[in-house]
Order: sequence, then structure tokens, then C-alpha cells
Amino acid sequence: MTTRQTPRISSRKQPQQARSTELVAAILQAAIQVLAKEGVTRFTTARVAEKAGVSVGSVYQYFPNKAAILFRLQSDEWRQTTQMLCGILQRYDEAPLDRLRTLVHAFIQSECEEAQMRIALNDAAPLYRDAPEAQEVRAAGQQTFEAFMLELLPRVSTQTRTLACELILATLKSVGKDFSGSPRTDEEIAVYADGMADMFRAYVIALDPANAPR
Amino acid sequence: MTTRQTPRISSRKQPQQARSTELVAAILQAAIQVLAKEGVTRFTTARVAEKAGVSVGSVYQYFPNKAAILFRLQSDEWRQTTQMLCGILQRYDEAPLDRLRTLVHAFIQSECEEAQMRIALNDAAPLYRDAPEAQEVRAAGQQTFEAFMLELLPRVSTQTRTLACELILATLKSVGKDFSGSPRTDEEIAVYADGMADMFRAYVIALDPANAPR
Amino acid sequence: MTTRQTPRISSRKQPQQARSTELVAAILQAAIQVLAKEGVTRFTTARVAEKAGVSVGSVYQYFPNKAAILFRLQSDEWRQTTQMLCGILQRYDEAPLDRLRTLVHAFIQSECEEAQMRIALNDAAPLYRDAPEAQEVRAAGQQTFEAFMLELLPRVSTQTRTLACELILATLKSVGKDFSGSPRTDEEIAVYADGMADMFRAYVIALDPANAPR
Amino acid sequence: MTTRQTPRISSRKQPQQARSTELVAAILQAAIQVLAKEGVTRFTTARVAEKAGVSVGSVYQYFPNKAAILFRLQSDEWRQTTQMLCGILQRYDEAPLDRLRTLVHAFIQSECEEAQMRIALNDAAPLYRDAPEAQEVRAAGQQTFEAFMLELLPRVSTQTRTLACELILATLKSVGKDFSGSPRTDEEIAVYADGMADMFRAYVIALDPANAPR
DNA sequence: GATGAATGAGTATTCATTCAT
DNA sequence: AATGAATGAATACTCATTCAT
Repeated sequence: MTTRQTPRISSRKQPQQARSTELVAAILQAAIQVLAKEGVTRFTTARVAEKAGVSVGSVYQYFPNKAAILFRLQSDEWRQTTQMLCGILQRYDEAPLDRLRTLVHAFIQSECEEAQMRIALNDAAPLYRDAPEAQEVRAAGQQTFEAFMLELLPRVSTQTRTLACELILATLKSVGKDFSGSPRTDEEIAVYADGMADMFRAYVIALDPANAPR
Repeated sequence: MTTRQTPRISSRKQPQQARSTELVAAILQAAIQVLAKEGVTRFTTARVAEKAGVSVGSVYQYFPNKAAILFRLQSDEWRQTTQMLCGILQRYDEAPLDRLRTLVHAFIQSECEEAQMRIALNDAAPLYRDAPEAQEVRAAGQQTFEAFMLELLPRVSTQTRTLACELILATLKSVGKDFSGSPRTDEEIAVYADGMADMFRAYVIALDPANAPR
Repeated sequence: MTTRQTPRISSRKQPQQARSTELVAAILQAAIQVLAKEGVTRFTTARVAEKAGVSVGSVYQYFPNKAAILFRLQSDEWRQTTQMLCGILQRYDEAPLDRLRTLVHAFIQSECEEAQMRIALNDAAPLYRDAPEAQEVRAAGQQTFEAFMLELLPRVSTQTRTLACELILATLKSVGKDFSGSPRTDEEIAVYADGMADMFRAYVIALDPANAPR
Repeated sequence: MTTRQTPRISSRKQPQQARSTELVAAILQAAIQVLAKEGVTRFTTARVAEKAGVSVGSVYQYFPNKAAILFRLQSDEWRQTTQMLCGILQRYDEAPLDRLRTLVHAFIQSECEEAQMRIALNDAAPLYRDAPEAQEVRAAGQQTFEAFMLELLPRVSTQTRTLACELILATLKSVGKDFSGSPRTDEEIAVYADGMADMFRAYVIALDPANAPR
């Protein structure tokens, strides 16, 4: 395997002034639009700059390269999703399996929003996937979910729990992505999410029958 | 959304002579290598031709464009996988849930083989995804699985069964792809496949408890 | 000026056998169709061969290169036109100026037939223009016309007559080509041809008033 | 007839700064040289860029495609010629038929200048002919000539005058082009232009004998 | 003679990135 | 800091022509 370049992807500078923050926001907004409207293959820095109403130079002032913009878009999205999911998982007043169902619904729904852009962003994965920063962001959300699984499956071996955790998260993520690949109605989304929640529920109960409703 | 072009992807000519078949094979082999070694972004017809030891012109003699090569690679793989899975699903002497477990193992394992190339091929999806030919190939395998699910869940409503079918296939496919994204040992593969099979099993039993072992 | 290649354009071999003659005819017919249907830029030997139902190799058996096909098309057309015009000019029972008018009509009309192909053929001129053979063919028709002009302007100096001859022929040819560039109705063709004939008539009478009707 | 594409041909950006204007000029100059030296078939953006001493990218910064360069060359020439001819036609102190003669001389002469390049440019016509912008430019010059013809043939029916106008302009243009196809001495040019002017003169007088000298 | 597979130079165009202003 | 002109490597695809069978 030839060494493939994995350029640095972090922002070139931390925009601390209001002006800069606005600029970065404008660039990201423009990037989202270009991505949704033109697809990955036509996602160019020039187009982003034009849409953002700034010069290419300015884009390169805040992002070291094209991949960095895409990566930023992706990690912002991960951050948001993670936050949302963590919020749901920590509603300790709801039964764990209910929270899981709620989470599945929320996740699938959010995946289906702006699907066009998400597909394009996903298509762009080869451009930023190999960057080390990408790994970190992805790891973050896992923590909370592991805590939740501990709550759900306290009597199960760590190994089994970890596997269940990985499996459910992976399913949520990949199948959600796959599902959102085609346009869906709210009805379809609800039905699909319910199905997935049912599957997770059955799995969790199978792992520890104590989770079965009395 | 601007109209994105979806070029024809079918083979330019059916190689009926031995010579031609070899050539096509050489091109596809070369394509696999280029894909694995260089990744999608560096997957060019010129590189494929060079690796195959033929001229670019010859590549274009058998494939109308770059996407067609990738699509061919993908559909060949789909065909193989589908065949394998169908073979497993039709072992009527084995208990259905055992067959499902076998299938999961076989699938995950096959996904992890040549992972490098598969990832790259997956990354290339935007290039052939929209082609009509792609839809057809994908639809083919679903038939057999639906028959199998009918065997497994005969008492369940069609709607529910269809949903379960979709869900399980999607999970297999997407989660399998996701899992194979990182290098895995045989041990890891076996454990993961078992976990997934457990999940499917629990789901199926939940849908129709008659599937539970006595 | 860099030396531009002016390859030989004559037929590679004189097809003396019936079979060959048919082949050449088929190729030329196909060439006409390709030219009319696809335009110069898409006029390729492969397309001609396919249309003619022969192999590229066979095309190259009878024509040394692509330009030769085009040149042959052109010179065949010149030959035909020349014959037609000579026929008209030699109707000694008609008044010379009437013959000239008839000739103009016939020429403009013939130019407007198969205009599509003629335009394409004209566009292809750079491909065969420089060939020495092209000169010869063009010179042929001039003879007869000079004879006719001598009949028409016997009392005028050779120099003047030659000039008039050149001028009228050039006008006929170029303006005819230009006029046939746009699609025309029979009515338009007749009117235009009449105009041109009027102009030539006035010119001829001005050169020798003896040509004026009494 | 298959649809042939007709790409946009207008300049990509208006060069408002001195630097840019120079660049455009350099590109056009280079284009003229390449055209004259190599002919249409070897007229490539790369060669133009190299001759101009700029990068291909820069060429594409100012011209959307190759045809646009050729079209620009052609329309610049049309503009110049038109201006010159209009200037001559509006010398109201000269007799109309004298102006016509002057015009013919000027036109033929100008056609014979840079003939090499003009031929090549003409050969390139298929590349820009179909563009809508081309139509407009060509229509412009016609206005002035129509006005002149009205001055010359006030008593003639509109239809006849329009025909004469078309005919004379077409002859000027096409026969001029044809004549300039071969290299010519000043002497030859003068003689030929005189011949053409004689022909026009005779035609105009025939249409309205009032134009005949007393 | 006929075939048509194979060749590979040639072409237009794009786009990430830099850097002088 | 901001600009955007300039760069030029890279890429998909075509097509005239040859030549082994």
C-alpha cells in the first residue's frame, strides 16, 4: 500500500475574534449548501468561497485544505448528534428501554434531515477519514453510551456488554445512514425506527432477561 | 439540486473470444489492485491500464467509462456474495436460526476479506450509485432472503415481516461494511458475528416466540 | 509557418473488381450519412466503417486516410456539378444569358440539396484543402466556363474576360455555399438565384453592351 | 441530425484591471499566432497558453473554453471591419457608387491581410458558428449597409432592395474570403476589387438606371 | 483480402493551493 | 487580514492508424 497522504485537518487558527468566527460560520454554511446542491464531486473551495461571499484566500486562512472543511462539517454534526443522544440517555426518570427507543427515533429522524447534504458528506469520507482527528471525535460519544449500557446490563460480562454496545451503536449509525440514503416520509421513519428499537430491545432482554417487562 | 449526470455503465461489448475475456479479467484484476493500493481518488483509467499491461484504449474498448469498471467490480462482488448467502439459506435440513447464524458469520467474514479494496470500492459508490443497473443487481439477492424470512416468521403480518427483512439485511450490509473498515483478527470476526447473530435471533424470537428453542 | 502535413489523398488502389467498387460506394455512402448526421467533429473512420457495414481495415484498404474519404466526397460532388453546368452551358440553341440564368438556378438549387452534408463537408475542408489533387479537380470546370464567356464576350480583352470569368465563378461558388448554409424554401431559392442572375447579366452587359436585348 | 452542443462563448469575466487587459491581449495575440502558424487542427489551449507565456489556467480564467477564444478573435475582426466599412459608407460628400467602390477595395484588401490567420479562423467556424452570440455580431454591420442601399436605390421595391443588399454583402464576404485564400499581390487585389466593384455597379444601375452617370 | 483488437499520443478542462498586492 | 489572479499537474476519454490473425 502506497502511503496515502493524510494531511492535517485541524483548523489553521483558532478564530478568537468575532469577525473571524462569523467568517468561519459563513464558510461552513456555504459548504453545506454547496455540498447539498452540487454533491461531493463539485464541492470545490472556489465554489464554497463564492457562496460564502469571501475570497478563496480567506477560506485557506481558516482551513488548511478542502478536507478540513468537510471534516469540520462532519465533526460538528457528530458533536450535535452526540449531545442530543447524551441528553436522551440521561433522562434517568424514564425506563432505560424507553430511552433507547426515544434515542433510536431521534437519531433516525435527525439522519433523515438534510439527507442530501449528509449523503454528500458521507461520500466525501475518503477525503477526511484517514485524518487522526477524525478518530477522536468519533470516540467521544461512545463513553455516554457505555455508561447507559452499564445501567441496562449490569449483570452481564464486560466483554458481552462492550460487544452489545459496539453493535448497537454501529447499527444505529450505519443502518441509519443507509436508511436515510433514500427520501423518507415521517411515517416511514417512525415505522423503521420502531423496528430498530424492537430489535435492540429484544437483544437487550435476551442478554439480561431482567430487562423484560413484568 | 443540480442534475448530476448518470452515465451508462454497462459493458461496451461482450467479450466472446478467449483473448478478450482474459483482457477483461486482467483489467478487473488491475483495477482491484489499483483500488486497494491507491484508493479511489487515485483510481484512474490510466493507472488501471498500466497495471493491467494494456493501453488506455483497450480499457475503453471493454468499459465505456471509469465508473463502469468500478460498477463491474462491485456487481461481481454482489453476485458472489448473493450466491453464497443463497446457498446457506437453502440448507433446509438445518434449523432456520442456525442458518441465519451461519450466514452472518459467512457474510462478515467475506466482508473482511480484501477489506482494503472493499473500502475503496465503497468510497467509489458515488460514481456508480445512481446508475440504473446498480439498482437491479441489488434487488436480486433480496428475493431469497424474503423467502427465508417467510419460513422463519410465517405467522407474522406481511408488513412486520418485510420490515424485519429490511432491517436485518440493512444491518448485515452496513454494519458489516462498517466493521470491516478496520483490520480484524479471525477471533474478533467470530465474536462480532456471533453478537450480531444473537441480536437477530432475539429479534426474530421476539417477533414470533414460536422460534424460541424448546 | 510550420510545415503542415499534406498527406496523399488519392485512393490507395483502383478498385477494378466489382466487389471493390461496391465497397467503395458503400463507404462513400456511409461517409455521407455520418457527415450529415454527426457533423465533421464526429466524422470518424470507425463510424464510417460501422455505418458501411465493413471493418476499419477495409476502409483503409481503399482510402489512405480519413481526409481521402472527405476529398473523394468533395471531388465527386465537384465532378457532378461540373457536368451539370457544362451541360447547361452547351445548349447552343438557347441565348447565352438565358443559359447563364438557368445555370445559376441549377447551381444554387443543387447547393441547397443535402445542405446538411455539404456544410459538414465544407467544414472539413481544412482536412483536404491542401492536397495537390484538390487543385486539379477544381481547375477542370473552369475550362468550359471560359469557353462560354468567350462566346458571351468575344470583343472584350482577354484580361477582362478572365477576370469576369473568375469573378462570376467565385461568386457562384462562395455565395452559393453561403446561401445554402441556412435552410431555404424553393421560393427563396428561386428569388435568390434570380437576383444573382440579374447581377451577372448586368455585369456582362456592362462589359459588352452588345449583350443587351434589343 | 444528432444535437450538437453549443457551449457558451462569452468572456468569463470582464478584465477591468490593466493587468488583466494585458493578459487577455497577450492571449489573443498568441491565439492569432498559433492559428496562423499551426492551423485550426493544432490550435489548442495549451499551445495558446504557452505562446502567451501564461498557464492554461490563466487562459481559462478569461475564456470559458477554446471556442470562446476563436469567437473573440472573429468578432473583434468583424467589429473592426464593420467600423471601417461604416466609415466609408458615410462619406456623404462622395458619390454613392464611388463609396461602394472604395468599400470593395478596402474590404478585399483587409481580407488579404493576415490571410493565413483568417483562413484558419474561418476553418474554425464550426466551433463557434452555432453560438447565439455569433448571430448578434454578424447582424450589426448589416444595418448601415441597408441604409446605404436605401440611399442608392430609393425608388426600388423594398423586396428588391433587400435582395440586392443581401447579395452584395454575401458576395463581398464570401468571394472576398475565397479570393484571400491564395496569396495575392497588391496589383492583383486592386484588379479583382475593381472587377467586383464593376459588377456591383452594373447591378445597381440595372436596378435603377438613375444611378447611371450622365 | 478482410478483420477488428490494440495502441497511445493528444485534448479540453478542472481545481487545490499559493502568494504578490 | 483579505484578495483573487496565477499556476500547472492531473484526468477522462477519443480516434487515426496499424498489424497479427
